[in-house]
Amino acid sequence: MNTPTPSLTIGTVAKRAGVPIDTIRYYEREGLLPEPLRRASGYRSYNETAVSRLRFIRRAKELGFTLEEIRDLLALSSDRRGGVKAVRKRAEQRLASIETRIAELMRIRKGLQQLIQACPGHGDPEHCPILRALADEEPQA
Amino acid sequence: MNTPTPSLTIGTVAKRAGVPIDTIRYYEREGLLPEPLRRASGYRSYNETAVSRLRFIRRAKELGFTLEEIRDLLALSSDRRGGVKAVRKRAEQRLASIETRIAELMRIRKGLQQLIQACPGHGDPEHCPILRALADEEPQA
DNA sequence: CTTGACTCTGGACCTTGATCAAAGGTCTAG
DNA sequence: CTAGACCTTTGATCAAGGTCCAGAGTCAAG
Repeated sequence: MNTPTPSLTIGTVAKRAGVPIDTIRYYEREGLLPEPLRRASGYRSYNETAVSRLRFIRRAKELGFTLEEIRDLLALSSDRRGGVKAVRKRAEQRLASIETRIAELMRIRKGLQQLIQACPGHGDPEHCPILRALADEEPQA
Repeated sequence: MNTPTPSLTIGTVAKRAGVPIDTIRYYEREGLLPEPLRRASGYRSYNETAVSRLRFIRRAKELGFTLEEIRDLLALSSDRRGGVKAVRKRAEQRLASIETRIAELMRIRKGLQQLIQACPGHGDPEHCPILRALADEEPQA
């Protein structure tokens, strides 16, 4: 509550948050970061809050949220009362879409496994089950 | 082996392969389809081979191959001797990367599940575990 | 004061996989 | 012959999430 967080330059913030400088400016343009104070010289002047916020964004990205969703989460997180419920809902939606994606990938994995298992790894491309599977005719419309 | 496959227009090929016309021209530009013969009028003139090839591409995409990889597969598939081995290798690599991605998503899913479970869905954002998890400090470097 | 590192803005450019538009030429059914 | 469907090209545009650059100004160390 004291030590009025010293002013950090964008480069320092970038290092501390583990994010490239250009990305910080990009996030600012995109409304994920508030416009920072400026020094007389025009340099952006940040405090620790900015670093935290960037880390928040980084983590949310790791959880598969899009920037759009993160913008949303950030807005919700400052909405005392009401916000928490919505935040949980977003997380649940995210979870559902991740589960869908996992299922999809598992289906693809199975297809590949079967093909690889059936492929001798040598011989004529005509007889390679991988190529055949890819090339096989479909019932004509 | 006979019936010298009648010349198909791009629109016909598109319908038969289930791919938009623009996409066919795009694939041609990108080297996934050979340049077709042309009629005197300049119209592209295809045969059934093109339809098969487009279906090949479609299937490979469904298996998660990128166009880049597909270009590669197509080249390999016409390399009698040697090709099959390389094709299987590509399929194995694809499988490995899909497995990596599945593992990643499962890790993310677990993280989200834990957060959702811990979140009461109401109250002060200060105490919402989802927001706290996203915002939490990292060990300082 | 000088040097070198840092920052500013604005806008161009990147990747992937298409998708669309404009302006014109061609083909086919009736 | 004509309408309408289909085809041609070039080039722009999209989504997402940045990345990079030039040219100019600023800051901190020595």
